[in-house]
Amino acid sequence: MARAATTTDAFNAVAEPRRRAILDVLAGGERPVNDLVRVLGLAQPQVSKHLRVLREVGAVDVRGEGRQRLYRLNGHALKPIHDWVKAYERSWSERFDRLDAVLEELKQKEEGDGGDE
Amino acid sequence: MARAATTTDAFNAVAEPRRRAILDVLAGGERPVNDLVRVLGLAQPQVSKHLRVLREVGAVDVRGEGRQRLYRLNGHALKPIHDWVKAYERSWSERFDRLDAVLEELKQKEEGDGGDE
DNA sequence: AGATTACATGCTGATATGGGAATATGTCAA
DNA sequence: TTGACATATTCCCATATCAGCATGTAATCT
Repeated sequence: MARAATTTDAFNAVAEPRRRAILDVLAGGERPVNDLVRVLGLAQPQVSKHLRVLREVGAVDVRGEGRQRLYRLNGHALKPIHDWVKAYERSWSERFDRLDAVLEELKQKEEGDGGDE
Repeated sequence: MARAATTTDAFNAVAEPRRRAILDVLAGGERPVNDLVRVLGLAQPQVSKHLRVLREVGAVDVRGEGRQRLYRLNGHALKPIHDWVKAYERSWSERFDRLDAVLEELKQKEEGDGGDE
C-alpha cells in the first residue's frame, strides 16, 4: 500500500505547504486562480491542481464568474484538525501549566485530610 | 518531485492516522513499544517505523529502560499545527460569529456619525 | 553459552505524488 | 469565426510511501 491519497482528508491535503499558503491567501477573501498564481508565484497548472485537492476535501468552494473561477475558503473542513491538535495544547501552554499546578495543590490537600478510604 | 517526506515536519508526520493514534495513546503516559502494538493492534515493525517518523519530527522522545524502549509524547512539536489552524477557528466557532456581529455593529455606527475623512 | 524477549532495520512491491510542459475546455470580444 | 484570456486536465518521471516479511541487534534469563 502507498501513502494515503492527499484527498483522503484535511490532514493529508494540508500537509503540503503550498496548499496551506493557498488557504492563507483565501482567508483574506474570495479570489480567482490567477490572483493566487501571482501572489504565490507558482505555475498556473500547479495552482489548479492544488485547488482541486482542496476542493475534494471541502476546504474551498468554487463559483464561476464569467471566465474566472472564484475560490473561497471553507475553513469548516479544518475543524477536525483543530479538534485533534487542541488536546495537545496542554503540552506548551503556560495556562495549562498553571492549571496543573492548581490541580496538584488540590490533590495534596485532599491526601492530607484523608476523606474516606 | 514526489510528495514531501513524512519526516519533513509535523504536518506531514501527522497526516497518517496511525501516527495520530500512537500520539493519542502516548498522551496517556510513557509506554513501551509492545504496549502500543497491543493497544493499537498493529504489527510491531510498523509501529517501530511510525515511531521513527514521530521521533524525527520531535513529536516523541525515547528512553531505554532495560530491554524496553519507553516512548513519551512531546506535544510541543505539534504547536505549529495548532498555531496555523487556530486562525481558521473563526470559520466554525459561534464565539467568533458573535464577535463578528459586534464588530459589524460598531462599523455601522462609525459610518453613521462619520468621524474624520 | 544458548535461548528468549523487545525492538529496529532492510527489502520488495504497488501506488500516489508533485513539478514541468503541452494541450484541452470554456468564455468573452471583434 | 477567429482570437485572446482564464482555467483545467493530461502525460511523463523521479521519488517516497506503507504493508508484509525476514532478519539484525541488544538486553535479560537459565
